[in-house]
Amino acid sequence: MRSTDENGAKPTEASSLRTRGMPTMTDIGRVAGVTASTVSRVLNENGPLAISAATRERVLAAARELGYRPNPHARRLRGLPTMLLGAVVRDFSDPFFAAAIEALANEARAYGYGVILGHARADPNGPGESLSLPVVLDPRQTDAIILLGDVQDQTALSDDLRASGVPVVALWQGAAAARFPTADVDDGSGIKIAVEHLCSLGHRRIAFVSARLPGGNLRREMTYVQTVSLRLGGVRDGYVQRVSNTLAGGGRAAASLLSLEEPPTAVVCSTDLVAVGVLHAAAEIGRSVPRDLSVVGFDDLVFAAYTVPALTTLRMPVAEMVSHAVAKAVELARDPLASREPRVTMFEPSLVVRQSTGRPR
Amino acid sequence: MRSTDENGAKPTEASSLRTRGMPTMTDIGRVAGVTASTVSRVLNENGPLAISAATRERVLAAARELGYRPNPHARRLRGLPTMLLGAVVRDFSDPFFAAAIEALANEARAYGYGVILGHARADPNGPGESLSLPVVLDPRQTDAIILLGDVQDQTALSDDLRASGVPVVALWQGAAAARFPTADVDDGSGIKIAVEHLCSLGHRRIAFVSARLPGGNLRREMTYVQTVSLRLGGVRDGYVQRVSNTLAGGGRAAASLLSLEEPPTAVVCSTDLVAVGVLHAAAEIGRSVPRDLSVVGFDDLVFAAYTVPALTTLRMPVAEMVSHAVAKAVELARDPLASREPRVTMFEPSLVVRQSTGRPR
DNA sequence: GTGAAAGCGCTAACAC
DNA sequence: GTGTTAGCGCTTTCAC
Repeated sequence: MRSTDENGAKPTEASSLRTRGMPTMTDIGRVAGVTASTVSRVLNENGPLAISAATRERVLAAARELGYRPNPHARRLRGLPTMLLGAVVRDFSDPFFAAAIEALANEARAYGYGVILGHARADPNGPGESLSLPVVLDPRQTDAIILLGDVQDQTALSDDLRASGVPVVALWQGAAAARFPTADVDDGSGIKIAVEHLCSLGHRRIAFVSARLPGGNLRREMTYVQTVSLRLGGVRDGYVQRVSNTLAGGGRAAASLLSLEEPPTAVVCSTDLVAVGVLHAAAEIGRSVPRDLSVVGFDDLVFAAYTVPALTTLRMPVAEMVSHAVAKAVELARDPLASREPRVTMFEPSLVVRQSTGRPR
Repeated sequence: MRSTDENGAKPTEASSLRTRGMPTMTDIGRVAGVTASTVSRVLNENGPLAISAATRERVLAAARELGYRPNPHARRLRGLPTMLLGAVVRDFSDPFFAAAIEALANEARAYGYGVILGHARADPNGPGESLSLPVVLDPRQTDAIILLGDVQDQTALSDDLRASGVPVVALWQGAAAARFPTADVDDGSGIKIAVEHLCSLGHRRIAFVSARLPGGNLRREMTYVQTVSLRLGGVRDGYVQRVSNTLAGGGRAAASLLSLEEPPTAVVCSTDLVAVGVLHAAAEIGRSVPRDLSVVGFDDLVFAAYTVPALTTLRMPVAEMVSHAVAKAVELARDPLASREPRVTMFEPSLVVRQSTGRPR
């Protein structure tokens, strides 16, 4: 009845579609002369493993010969793990998250897990639309879910997640109160380093481009305000530009900044994405970086080292953070009793000085 | 141990882990006063739908109330679709594919499908290592698989894919002989347009940066050689730079090119990634683009419009191509009899002229 | 118009 | 040591 019908039985159409021609434990059993349960015992080598070496060998041989792979749905139906991690990404179009997803897929594979993609972007048409979990990702498909990016505005999602009982680990939740174990970067520390760097170069007129993130995290902007107030006695009018987190947004911010009566000599950007936009716009307007304007980014995207001029930025330890998150997710997936305490693990960004910053004229 | 145990029955421990507290058809039946089979009939509204309006309503109400979602594994075990598309990406670290994956996830969701990530990168340690399908993605997890990027060198994978019987659709297979329905871009046409563009600006010394892709697709390079031979009487020594498809690779190519005795006045790059590297390196060496060197890319990545200067490039119709591929994949997933003929659908790239090309001095 | 029962592939008690 | 059996949640004959 399977496609492996050496028995000559007339195969039915349906089963081949169902199983994609893959052998089952019963098939192995037939070849090895045992029942499916023996096959199961051999293959899982758990329980009181009282299996004779002889049958063991025969089963293993048959399994190898037939190219057996356990049916994931049957296993899952019995309550065994899917070996799949769900990744819910706040904003897919952000290159930063694309890089993170790559790291995630690699890391997960190292633990033997696959990755299934969810999508937490609210419907751009329905303002404030809060997604519910089933729309984004069925929790039964995964052993654990990793949240990438701030989803604090998605309260329904967050609630569903808690209710579903799936282990959840979060990355880059920003200012949101942690509801899950979280790995985050010290935004404040990063911005402080950036401002100090510019001050030490002699800048006094330092502006800020605040990329409006879906989650509404303003910690970077707040730290800028604090630090500049302390170091330079206050924030000048028009020196905080809030724009969308896009290349175009950065461009608009730069245009506004450079047309001020007293334009800044330096600008800190809350993301590399807007920083690249700033670089581009400055060049178009005919200003030279860093001579007329120093620019600092945040994230250290792959492209940051190859802009013109190369971007000084805060390196985000993406690989380490993702690795941490995956390790925790796997721990929770394996051990239902592991602590789900919403502890936040902080990672420090580090300044990478390139060519986009220099002394003011 | 369902969370909806108003019946007060002593819940068993196991089921909550298994079902994540989700209601089953039996639960709905209990509330609506019918059996699971009736619930199934109502919810699937297929078969001879001889259901009284009254029970129909009660079942629907109960389902809504309990927040019922069918268990995907149980359905799959019965041979029903998983509503999951597998995406096998050749090279995740390539920003081009990151963008494609985003488009893919969106498009798939529009059809009600989720996306599960495979990874076809051969082990960097074992040279020529050819992956087998089970390692990359279990075909039973998906209703169809989409291949992104040239995997012609992965013969084992390709064979497994055919043998497994899963519908497969390919994108950007390059020069490989199509084994599956494929959407591809007309590489030759694109390069020809780029060279013509530069010729019409008056360039006679046009070089080429050939990004070595994992699949080994050389069609872009070949077309450059042909076109330049025809239009300019031959390919000059050192004018074809083969480098890795990275920003750094582009940088190295530019350095070599610009240190030639007779350096080119223009360069066509086989990808935007290397083109950005060229832009960066040219600036570092102190050459001005496009005054000293015109640069053309291929792909039109998001960043291309925001380089300094903005990159002239060939726009890849990513969204259209992905949309086409997903539509075909869904068709094959739904209808096992749909044609799997390995037809290649060609898409035309279009030139986007920005600031990185101009007349030679 | 609805219920009972079988079975998808697998695992885990419980036989013997 | 190994077979038998029940059941995960669902669909689908087959009864009545």
